[in-house]
Amino acid sequence: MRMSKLFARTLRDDPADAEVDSHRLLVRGGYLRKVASGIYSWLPLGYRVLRRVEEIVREEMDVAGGQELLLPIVQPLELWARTGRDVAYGPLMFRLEDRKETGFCLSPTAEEVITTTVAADYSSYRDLPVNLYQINWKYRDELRPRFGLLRAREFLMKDAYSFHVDQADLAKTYDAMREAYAKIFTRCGLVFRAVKAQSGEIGGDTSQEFMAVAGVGEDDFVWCAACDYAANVEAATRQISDAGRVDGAPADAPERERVHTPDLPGIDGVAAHLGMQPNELLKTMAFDVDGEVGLALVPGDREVNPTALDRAVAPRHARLFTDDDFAEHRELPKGYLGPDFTGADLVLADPLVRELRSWVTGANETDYHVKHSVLGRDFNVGTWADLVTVVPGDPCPNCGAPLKIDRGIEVGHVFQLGTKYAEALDARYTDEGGEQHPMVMGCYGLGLSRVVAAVVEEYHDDNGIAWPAALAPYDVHVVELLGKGDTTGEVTAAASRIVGELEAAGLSVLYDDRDARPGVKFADADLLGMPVQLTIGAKGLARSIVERKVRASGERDEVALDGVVAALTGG
RNA sequence: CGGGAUGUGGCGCAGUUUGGUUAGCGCGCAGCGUUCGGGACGCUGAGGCCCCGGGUUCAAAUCCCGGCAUCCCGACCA
Repeated sequence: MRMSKLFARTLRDDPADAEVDSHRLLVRGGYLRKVASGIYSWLPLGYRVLRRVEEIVREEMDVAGGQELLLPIVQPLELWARTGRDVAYGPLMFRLEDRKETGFCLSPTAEEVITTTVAADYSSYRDLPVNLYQINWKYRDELRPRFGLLRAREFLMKDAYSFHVDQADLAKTYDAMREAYAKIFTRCGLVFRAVKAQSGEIGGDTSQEFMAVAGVGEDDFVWCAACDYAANVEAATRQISDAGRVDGAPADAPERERVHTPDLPGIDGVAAHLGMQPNELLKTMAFDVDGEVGLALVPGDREVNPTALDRAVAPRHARLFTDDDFAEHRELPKGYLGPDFTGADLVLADPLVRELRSWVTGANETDYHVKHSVLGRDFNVGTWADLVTVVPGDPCPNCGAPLKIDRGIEVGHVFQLGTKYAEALDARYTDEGGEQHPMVMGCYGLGLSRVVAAVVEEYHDDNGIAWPAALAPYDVHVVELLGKGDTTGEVTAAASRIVGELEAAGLSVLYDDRDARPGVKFADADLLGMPVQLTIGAKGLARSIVERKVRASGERDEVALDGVVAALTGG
């Protein structure tokens, strides 16, 4: 491809609205242009990268037994109503109406469509399993689109769905898909971890996220350096030890003492006021359990993990009080709640609450706290449960080693769905004995456009992008240097010949034939980031060589003019 | 949804506080010339509903009101 013809204009300045490196460099390099918030045009260079990711995904999905199909982006809302997800997704869905005012949405995912599609044609155990996937645009009207491709409202996703007779059969495909994901991300050059996850809107039991490790990621995940434990911070647990446990009320505990703490509804403020540490205060969080009021107790320096709280009350559902809830429950003094609040229907506490003999707690009265509250004497706990959000240094639930926390970009997510969708949408099969059962499903998402951004986050430097060979839009960037040294057209002739030879050898070549000064060409070559740059100029030709630079390492060497193809094809 | 900010040629910005001729600068773009191995220089030129709508005024990019868009922060931790 001749750069003089390529539809790509590089920008000298950073775009003002690009906050992260991937967004900034993809726009500067002419890979991407914004059309609206969270919506982008993929220019020729960018689209080539996206297609390369697509090909890798397609290859590995096919190896894993997937069959590619294409589902509609515009989907009837009525179908979503059958699973209740029109409500569950709420304003996250782009909605539209046709001329008859029938409701539709732009597909944020496709469980409903695929499940009804499979159910329409398959009804026997002999048909199963089947594993179907598509690579298609998805639409989510995010609360806050940001970071360019990392949280976009339109994004390219590979979504796969598998259907099985039972859980055991699902597990096989699930494992095969996990392996395929690992291969895909490895081929794309990403440093990633597979972490345990909560399933969120999709629903279901077991799920794992694939996180590309990156500082700009929006998700925290916990991992253990000593074993293979890794989990999304919401799903993470820790080893509960009985070390430091105090049972019953100590005989020598001082009496409770009420203290005035005006206008100090926060832990830190109260601790500072009393000259104590936050972990000497007991945090009492109100929550709703199907209409009942619960209290969750954790040390003042820890936070309640809403997901852990929800697990603790299963099969019921817990939701921490919001300001609105406090407004409805005037009897609960926000900021001054204590563990002995009489209006609570249940009291849960994290085992860490057993580790201190005496606590500062809220006095259940605005502007007052209480010192020397003792477990077993002044308050009691109904249920002990893991409630706190894991922090670095907590013991690994598998091996007890100190856990670490990192940030990541969620590039993939695999789920074992069970029969939720099959039941709601009537996807049943008949077994050998003539009995009917709902199909057991798995689903597997992978964000291709997000992979592109994650790769750029990992592969760039001050000068621009440095694509891994597997994703680069072109294999080689040929820079021809014109100027007064090239009065005879010798450089152009040599460059065109080399480009032709490289292309004949199967390499894709970006050929900078523009009438521009060398500095401009070098800067653009670094910005665009092809893995190998070949510089062809009069100086080199005089010695029958061209200059090679490896973009990622900056390494340079010289290649004999008649050995260029051999040098670049390793032959 | 709450808070903050911004909206001026393709890109990055100044001008707005204190209203006043033809609205500026850098990059980019076009032409000519000199240059030519890490973002050259000179001359000439094209390109602007100053986000949109209403209002105030003799006069609005500038003041007022209302929209829209974009970006950032936050959106339960008591």
